[in-house]
Amino acid sequence: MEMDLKDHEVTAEILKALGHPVRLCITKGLIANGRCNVSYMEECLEVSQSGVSQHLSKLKNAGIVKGYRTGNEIYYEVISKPAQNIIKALYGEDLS
Amino acid sequence: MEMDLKDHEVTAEILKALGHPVRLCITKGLIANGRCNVSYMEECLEVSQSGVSQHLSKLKNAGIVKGYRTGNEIYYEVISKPAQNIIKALYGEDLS
DNA sequence: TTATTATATTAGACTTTTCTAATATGTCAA
DNA sequence: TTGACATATTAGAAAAGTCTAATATAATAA
Repeated sequence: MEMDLKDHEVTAEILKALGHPVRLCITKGLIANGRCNVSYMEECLEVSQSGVSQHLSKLKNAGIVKGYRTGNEIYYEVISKPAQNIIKALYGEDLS
Repeated sequence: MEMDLKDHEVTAEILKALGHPVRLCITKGLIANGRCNVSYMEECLEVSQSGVSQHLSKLKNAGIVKGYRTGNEIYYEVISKPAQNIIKALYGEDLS
């Protein structure tokens, strides 16, 4: 049995961030498609603009995604290797 | 972007269950060592008996672990393939 | 400048999670 | 049976998460 709880805090943070249907969906979608802007996620997921934005904020805080602005929209992409590994472990390499 | 949020609920449930340092630690330890009883987890993790038991209960509800009694102690083991895949994706095959 | 579009942030109500302390259950040994 | 040990369950307080609605910011277009 592993002893040092602190070692697991960062990883648990990633898992917790992915542990919500909307955030899992966003993260999987981003890995499958490379990148995406917020309004598109909004439409696809049928979640409010504010909701999507708040979920993205959690993913950002967990170091999972990063956004960059193009014109007046912001595109997000997944930057966390552990998060990518988790998604692949769950859904396989081909994220249809 | 994936569209059906409902499809992700079960998986998100697993991720959420693993998304706590104590539960991640327990799950990783169980996969590394095969199985373990509750008092041993208690000692190693320095978490209260009640605490360990409540965390185990969440892991059980998420379908991640299962316990079986031997005498008056209960041994737990990981029974969820997705959970095993996640742990391996995070820590590799050799969980020292 | 003003208006419009895209996104973020805040506020507040509500729900869920987490922790500690106490109590309950189940098994074994004397 | 009683007592000891291992584990589970309950209760309640505090903290964190989630949702909706409203407001704020940033970029662009007219």
